[in-house]
Amino acid sequence: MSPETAKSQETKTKLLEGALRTLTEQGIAKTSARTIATAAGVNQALVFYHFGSVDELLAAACRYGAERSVARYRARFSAVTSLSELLAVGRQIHEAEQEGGHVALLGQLLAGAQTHATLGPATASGLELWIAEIEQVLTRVLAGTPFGEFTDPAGLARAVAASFVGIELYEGVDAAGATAALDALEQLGLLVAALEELGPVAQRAVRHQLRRTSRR
Amino acid sequence: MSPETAKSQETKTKLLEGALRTLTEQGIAKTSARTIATAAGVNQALVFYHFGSVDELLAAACRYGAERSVARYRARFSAVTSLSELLAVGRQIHEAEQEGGHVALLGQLLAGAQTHATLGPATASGLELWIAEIEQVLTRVLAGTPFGEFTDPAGLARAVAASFVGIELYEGVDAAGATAALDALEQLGLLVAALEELGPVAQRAVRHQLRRTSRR
DNA sequence: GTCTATACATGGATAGAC
DNA sequence: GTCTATCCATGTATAGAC
Repeated sequence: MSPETAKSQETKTKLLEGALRTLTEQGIAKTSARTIATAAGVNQALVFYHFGSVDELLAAACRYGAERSVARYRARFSAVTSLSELLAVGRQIHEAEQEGGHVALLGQLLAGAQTHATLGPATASGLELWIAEIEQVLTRVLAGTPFGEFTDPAGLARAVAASFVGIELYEGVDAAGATAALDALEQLGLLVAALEELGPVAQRAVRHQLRRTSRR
Repeated sequence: MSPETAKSQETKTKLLEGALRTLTEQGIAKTSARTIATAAGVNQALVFYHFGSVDELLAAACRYGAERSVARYRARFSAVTSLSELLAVGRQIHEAEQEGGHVALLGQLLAGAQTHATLGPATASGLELWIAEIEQVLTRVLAGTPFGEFTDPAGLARAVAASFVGIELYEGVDAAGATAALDALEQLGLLVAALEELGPVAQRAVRHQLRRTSRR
């Protein structure tokens, strides 16, 4: 597609950053070769020279951005030992990334993926990076709870990641509502955390009830 | 903006339907006066005659579509008496509306709202219709559970609605993943439902633990 | 490798005929 | 009310100069 010299890499990076900025600041609808090139401070034609098409640039930017964002939180994820801690980390990520819009970015890409065929797989694999982190944590954390055997970490991780993106998008149109939503989830997390700390008798009762119910 | 004759209403409706179809089938990025008019089978200039601008048409379409979708499920929502039933209804809605893409539509609008200033409030009020239904159900249902006093129905309703939109968007890039996510949530719902059916002693233990934890 | 110039398509919006 | 014609901005993509 293009050689691998130092200068080439530099403009490629500029374009990737420009694509991310345009996507977060202007949304998928206003993202074009021109707007990206302007944000990147390079010529519009270079989009096609280096990436072939706008879609492919966006796909590359998705991978690039997701990898960087996830890496930033990998250490914090691996330190999590309980559900309520996981929620706290989620809240931290929300507050830190919201400004940069790095999560709503995935929302923009998900919306764009509907038409731009190239974007679908790229967005999926970008999300997959987040999902993998969350899944690891959930597997580790749920093992020690009364409901470890009744939950599916892989599915839950997907639900958590997708929900997070949804709430991030929602924040764009109703900031107060999004805050209320996150508060409510946090409360819910505390509630589940409380179950982790039940006495042995009560835990056994809960577990027993779960077995009965899940058999239906 | 335009008179209220029968014929006027008819083309307005055509445009609204066309806008919804274009939005769901092509996404916000490919939605334009021309594509909408083609889908509606009317002339492109009528978008501006009847609605002033594309954005205003989209805003109107959002209200129109959300109202119709919510109305379709209002009866079913009001019949819900437990959390697991609520989840089941959610699953039904997912399956029924997925084909028509009426939920991912809200995702497209949320994505578009980032730039199109007019869209923000309209999308928010469209989502609000869903939220209101869910909130009513949650308030009713949670009252009868051990954790009714520890949860915030308004916030939870917002979390549920936004999450649903996120999962719906996610489905577009990874159908299997979205199914796994919904399955996991359903399992989680059964788990919570099980807590509703605990014996009085265990319930008291749970409630006690919740009070202790939430005091921190 | 990068830029300028340029082609051609698509989109927003209006004027004027019917 | 609706359609045709039209203007102009924006977008994708390529050719060719430097």
